[in-house]
Amino acid sequence: MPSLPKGRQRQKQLYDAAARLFAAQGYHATSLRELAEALGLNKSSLYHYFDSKQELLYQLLDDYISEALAGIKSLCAGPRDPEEKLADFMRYYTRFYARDLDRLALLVNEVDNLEPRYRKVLEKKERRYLAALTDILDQLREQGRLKEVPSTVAAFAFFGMVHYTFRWYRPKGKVSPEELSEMFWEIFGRGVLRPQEGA
Amino acid sequence: MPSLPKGRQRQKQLYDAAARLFAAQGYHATSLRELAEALGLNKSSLYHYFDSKQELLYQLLDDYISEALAGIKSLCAGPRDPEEKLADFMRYYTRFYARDLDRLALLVNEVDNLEPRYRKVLEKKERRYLAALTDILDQLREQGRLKEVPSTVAAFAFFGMVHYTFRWYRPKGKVSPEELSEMFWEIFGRGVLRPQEGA
DNA sequence: GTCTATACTTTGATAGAC
DNA sequence: GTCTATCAAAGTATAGAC
Repeated sequence: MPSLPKGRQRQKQLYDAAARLFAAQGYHATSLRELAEALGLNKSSLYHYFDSKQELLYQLLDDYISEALAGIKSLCAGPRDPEEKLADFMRYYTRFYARDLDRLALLVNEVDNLEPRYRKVLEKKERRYLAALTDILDQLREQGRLKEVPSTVAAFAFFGMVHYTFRWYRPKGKVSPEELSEMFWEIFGRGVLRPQEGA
Repeated sequence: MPSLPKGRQRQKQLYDAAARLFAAQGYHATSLRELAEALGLNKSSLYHYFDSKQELLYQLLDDYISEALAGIKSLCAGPRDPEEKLADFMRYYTRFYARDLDRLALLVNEVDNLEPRYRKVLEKKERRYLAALTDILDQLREQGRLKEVPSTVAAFAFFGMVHYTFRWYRPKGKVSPEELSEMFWEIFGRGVLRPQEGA
């Protein structure tokens, strides 16, 4: 653990508290007064750390999305078997978000609350998630190993599964993030039904 | 089309406009002034139709959820084959929301913005969705036709797929709600991968 | 880096005339 | 059923002392 300089430490506390409050109550439903109280600060003092509430939200979201994207990039490189890539992608993606549901809730719910100039930057990065996944699916399709379902539908079906976890899943519960990621991969790849003899 | 009495017509217009605005911008980001303008009304006039903004949101959500629940109930009754029930449930559920994404966006995003006394009522009804689906899954499990995945995980994986559609799916696009419902059923039941000879 | 004080805007909501 | 007028509260943000 490299210890942060004191100024940065405070900033990290602030970001963490903001993420927690925004995730639990929503961006608009959380006032800066509330955030300041959570930190034991006066509300005016917050403006030492950011220029506006909008910019604060943007900083949070951009950090998260960039981190996830960096992890995905390395998975997709190289000429490995596409089914292995797909499995890795889905396991990584599921675990990444299952471990920090606050981040997930923010990314799923609050991007819309950004002004266009901020939002456009993030949406561009989100499209790179999507492209990474559809590319793998298209590789599988070329090899005749994917069913006749559009790649975008399949990709969004998966993103839906994962992005919805913040509404019900709890990483400390009976199912660990690792187990969850295996279950999602099994469901997405082979379905929940046990193959029947006669079929 | 039975024509509504004039008072009720106005009320329906108001509900529709509110649903559209809340879905597009979010509950907190939409002011009553904005809603009044969309209807060509003075903002004070709105209070003839509801007592508070909270109550307006609650009325909208309760209408939607009750309608969906009524449809599901009839599907689940009777001693039919559980796999057929499952397919019917998923087709019905997917089409219901794929046809009206504004409703879906509201139900997924805005329930949290209700005061506890309102929210609790809706969450109770939502749990009945979930119970209806897990019951069917458990019936399949008893017959050895479901894989070793917890019913709640499977159920939420499906809800995730469907509930996320409001972020990307457009019913007027290349894939109709009917086609989408078939695709989701195929993915959820049998997966996206084509079964291989050697496996 | 944190505070006090305050400016400015918008919001949800009410009272009462027509 | 719709309007005008008005209110209190809460919101974001700024200026300037320490």
